[in-house]
Amino acid sequence: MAKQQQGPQEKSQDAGKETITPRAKDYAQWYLDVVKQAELAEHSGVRGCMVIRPHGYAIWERMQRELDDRFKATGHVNAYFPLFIPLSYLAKEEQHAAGFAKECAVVTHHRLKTIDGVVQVDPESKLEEPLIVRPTSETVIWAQYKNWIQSYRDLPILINQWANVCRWEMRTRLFLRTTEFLWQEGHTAHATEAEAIEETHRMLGVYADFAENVMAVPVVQGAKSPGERFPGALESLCIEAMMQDGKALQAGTSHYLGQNFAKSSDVKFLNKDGKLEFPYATSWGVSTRLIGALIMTHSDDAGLVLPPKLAPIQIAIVPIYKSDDEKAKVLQEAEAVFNELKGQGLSVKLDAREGMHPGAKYFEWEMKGVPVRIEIGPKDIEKGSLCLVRRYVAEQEGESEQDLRKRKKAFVPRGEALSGMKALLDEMQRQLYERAKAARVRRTRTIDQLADFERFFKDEGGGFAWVHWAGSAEDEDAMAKKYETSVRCIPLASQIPEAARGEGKCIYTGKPSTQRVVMAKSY
RNA sequence: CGGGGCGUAGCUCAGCUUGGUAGAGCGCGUGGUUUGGGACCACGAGGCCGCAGGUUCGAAUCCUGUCGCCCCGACCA
Repeated sequence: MAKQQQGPQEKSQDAGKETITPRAKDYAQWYLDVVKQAELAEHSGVRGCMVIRPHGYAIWERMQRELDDRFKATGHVNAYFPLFIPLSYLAKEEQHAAGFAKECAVVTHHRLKTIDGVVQVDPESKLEEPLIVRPTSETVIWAQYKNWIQSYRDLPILINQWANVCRWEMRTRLFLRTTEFLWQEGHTAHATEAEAIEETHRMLGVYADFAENVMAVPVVQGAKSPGERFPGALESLCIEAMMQDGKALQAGTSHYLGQNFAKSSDVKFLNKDGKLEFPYATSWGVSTRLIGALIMTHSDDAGLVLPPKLAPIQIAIVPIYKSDDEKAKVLQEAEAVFNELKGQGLSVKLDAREGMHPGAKYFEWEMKGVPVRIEIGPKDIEKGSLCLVRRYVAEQEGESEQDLRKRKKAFVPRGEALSGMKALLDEMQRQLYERAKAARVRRTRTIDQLADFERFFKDEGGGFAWVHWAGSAEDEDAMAKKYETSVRCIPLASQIPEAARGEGKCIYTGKPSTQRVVMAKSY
């Protein structure tokens, strides 16, 4: 009894409230909390596999739409190839097979049987040849291209597919790395090397444009070091984004595959001179990992923050009323506002749920990252104004929670609020990008001395370090062991800031170096 | 594949040390009062305690086995 008195179950003040761990306390936990509380995704009963919930999937659908439009605009068409890849196909390209060997799901049987009351794999249904669940589709696609390509007139082939793939990773994280994930993979075939390389760069550009202008995520475009290249590629280009914790996240890749896959699949075409040649290939992809990038770039301790261009709901309308009389009036106005905004082509949600206090709705929509909330109550109707609340505003130093909340809120004359909504959303989109870019600048250094490098990553929180590099793969490994950093990319010339141009000496080996690379810790 | 943790109500967990037949909070349903930043009251529904053996008169609890998931490391979009 005395024992009981000593340790009463302390009731948390937040009991029952869904809470998010602050970023400063535990960034990894914060990420998991946001994913869960914003109802983006959750763990399934299957190891390493997630369920993407409607709100998360809606974001993916918007990404798909934006990307797909860009693929079409650059001349690509969609198609679909099989989930299963015969082992012999995958094995055709040696480097490729070796690269994926350790993470393949393998189908070996095709039937179940009830034996002693237990449903199990029928041992007699063993496949002659095992099937690999695609980790990527180069080999199945090129097996088909063999039939489609005979002449230079058949080229280029510019195909994309939206699909799921499976990579049996040891360690998984929601969106960032799961056993099964959704993505798109472009696979093109060209008559000349120059054209294929151009394509590789073009699609990297598409990704960069999408990341910066739609996701509002600034990226560095560059090439992977040989050790980080896609298995089977001659060159892998990538876009690298910086997350709020200073770590780099590869957000998209575009590979120049040369003639490797054409050769291994024995695909040849007759050129204008009547000579047989192997076509040149590219492949490029982005995945649901982008949702992870989105979260870790913009979101805050109150939950998800979405750029208007990707927000499944751009505006949430919350009606406020007491009496039935008020309720009728308020709902009428709320519906009118809803229809007017919808008529502008905006994505609006009228949250008329009953028995839920307005405050609870505010929290929910904030958690889910809705850019703008409109509160409509009797007072607003009386004044002919709307209460607009932004999900985020440009930061000010040393601002209190109260002041920040106040600053997000604005009472705007009705007509002005409605006619200015698009502009407001555009402005918020721009602000998000600027904020992310400023955050990256704050954590970016041009570094020449190893001691400074060490201090940057060990004491100053780290970020992107622009350093001269002329080391070998072994040197890179050694750096990784010591500082947990790696060469994230060798930036394209256009990406190099003024201060980081010119030649120098490798930060690690001291050898002469022609350009700087971006080093960082990474996801 | 190593190291750790956890499987009890939809969720988070208590109960297990010292076996006696199932609990809390949240959520959910109904009714009422509420509603400008996470409402409250009343009543109610909801569990083969991961699974399989064993010990015992009796197992969520003890023993053995087994399955699954999560977290930390080695591999990766």
